Amino acid sequence: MGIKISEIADIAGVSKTTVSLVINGRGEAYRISKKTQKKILAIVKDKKFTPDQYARGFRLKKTQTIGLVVPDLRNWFFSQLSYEIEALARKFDYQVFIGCSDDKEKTEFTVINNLHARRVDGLIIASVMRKEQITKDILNLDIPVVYIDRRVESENISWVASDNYQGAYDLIDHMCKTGSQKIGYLGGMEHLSTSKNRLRGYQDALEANSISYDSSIVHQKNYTLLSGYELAGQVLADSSEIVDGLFTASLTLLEGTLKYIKDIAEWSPETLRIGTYDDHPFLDYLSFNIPSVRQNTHKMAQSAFEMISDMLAGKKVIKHEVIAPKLIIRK
Amino acid sequence: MGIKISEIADIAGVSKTTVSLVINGRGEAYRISKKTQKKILAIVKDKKFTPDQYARGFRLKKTQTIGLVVPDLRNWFFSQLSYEIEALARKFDYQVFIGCSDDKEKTEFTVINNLHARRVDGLIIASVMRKEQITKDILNLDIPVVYIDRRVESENISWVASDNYQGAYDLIDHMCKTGSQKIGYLGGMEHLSTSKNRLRGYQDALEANSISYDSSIVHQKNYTLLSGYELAGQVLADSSEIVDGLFTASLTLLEGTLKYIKDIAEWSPETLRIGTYDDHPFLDYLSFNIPSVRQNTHKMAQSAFEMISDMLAGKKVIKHEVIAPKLIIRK
DNA sequence: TTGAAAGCGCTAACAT
DNA sequence: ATGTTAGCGCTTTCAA
Repeated sequence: MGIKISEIADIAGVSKTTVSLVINGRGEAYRISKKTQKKILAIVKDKKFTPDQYARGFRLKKTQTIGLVVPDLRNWFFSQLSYEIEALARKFDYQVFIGCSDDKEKTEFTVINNLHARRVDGLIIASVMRKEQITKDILNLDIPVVYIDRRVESENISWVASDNYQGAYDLIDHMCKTGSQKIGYLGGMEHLSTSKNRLRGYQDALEANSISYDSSIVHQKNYTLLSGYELAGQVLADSSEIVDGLFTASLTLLEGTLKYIKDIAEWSPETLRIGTYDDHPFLDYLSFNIPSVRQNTHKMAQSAFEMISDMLAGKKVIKHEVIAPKLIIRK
Repeated sequence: MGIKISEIADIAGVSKTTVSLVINGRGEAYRISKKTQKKILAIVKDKKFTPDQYARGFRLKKTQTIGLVVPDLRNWFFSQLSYEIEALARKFDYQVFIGCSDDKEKTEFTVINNLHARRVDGLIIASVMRKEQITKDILNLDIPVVYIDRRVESENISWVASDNYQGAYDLIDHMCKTGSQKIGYLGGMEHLSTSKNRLRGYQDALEANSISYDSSIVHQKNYTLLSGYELAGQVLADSSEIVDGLFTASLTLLEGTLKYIKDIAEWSPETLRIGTYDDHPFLDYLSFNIPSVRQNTHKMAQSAFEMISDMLAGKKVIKHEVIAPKLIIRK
């Protein structure tokens, strides 16, 4: 490690206290003489002294550190979100610990505990855990927590999520109104708020278009490419003569679906249209048009970071925020 | 914060020392009686005690923490890499601090210093800094550093990178051999090793195919979508009648190029073929075939993590490793 | 077989 | 206007 405050003090011929006060900009408040201040600052500069933030955190019980837990950094949506959050943190002089849960509750729990033991000041979590466990095991961690993307319906939990209901509704409504009669649904884990709301949006949009809901073409598993592959197989093997469209509830599911179609099935954009939740720049250049729902990661990150900042500043308000996504229609 | 070691000691009626020894699995070595050990362990379990890793790190001068600095998490390549590194770190009980540099030297330097002040045990960096500054300002940070992706040619610096020369060579060679005569080059910052080697690969492949190098169709700026847009504009505005192909040196540059073409120019896959460094699943489904060079992020991450693990374990070997990328030809 | 005490680098209450 | 000192939670040397 580098030079420390006591050495600066020795060189300057003053005490640690004086040095500490000066470098923390409280020289004036404590009426340290201009001369002493100058001397100290000069030495600090000369020796390139930076206070050990770790020791400082130890003493202050404030580490200027937040933990960010997401399911999978490889998922475009979460990498966008993580970038935005890290950028904000950087701006406000926080460091961010990143941890992936792979959408496993146990892993998430471990990661959170590890971060907590490293004394993060707060946590932003795109969680896969159930509300009961969160209430029992996470909330009593005595640090601010903001849930992002997947909301946790509770008066005691702050969250920011996109309007998954509306997003799915708009997309399905669009697909129905432009010719699709029978749209298969490929989704992720049922217990997540995102899943529930997207499914509700799907159902209501069907109803609004006088199409009856058919649970046999609704398949849900994980938000992964692998699941997308598998679920696409189920729907297309069982009901390919029935469905004329497919809704994938995430980009990862879309990727799996496309892979399945490419590997196994005969692809025909005329007979099988796909619409997806989440967006990606490359969707603009595909050989077929995929309408998509773009979430506002910038706003989500901003909102989550604001919430946690407020909480870190001592404001104990619980807030819920819903961010509107945008339907992207191509061609 | 939670319960601490002294409280456990009080409850057990023993000293902190004893508790510390037992929970760190050194009860046997110090011949703490089975009875005492059992008692302590029972209390630890009952109270859900986990030692404060932060305080532990303070005392031990070892935080079980590494810093990962990448240009931009939104870039697919770096999000893949980050995921892999975080997964490995998690497996070996390290936490990772993530920091983005936005490919700005000053930002990178700031981020590194912040991480160092938080006492990370080591750093993995996809760096934008020049060798001179690295030698001067980073190496004397007294912690292990491994450079990834962008290598730093020095006997004193460990790095792992993909074989950028070969990757670019293979791609350009393929394009030449399948009809392209005049391939424009869109690249990122010239001073980076990745840029230099990709450009060399491009040049040598041209030469091998008896095509003369024309610097007027070689444009380099940043590895960003924005740059891609701009550079594509330059090449296509100035030399669209000349070039029959385009090489983009990263996925971000490709994205910018596609956007430009979509926004402004007339796109014709027959007259303008594109090949790109980096890969993405969606390239399989575009309306035109883009050959690409897929880097082995898994191996790169693995190798980098092994290097830093070795260094953290006290082995001071400097290693350099080049990982082969793979040319992906479509249709 | 176990305990007392020092100390990691910093801040802040309390002296002077 | 500046210094002394205790203490954050843990590990470890030395003592008993």
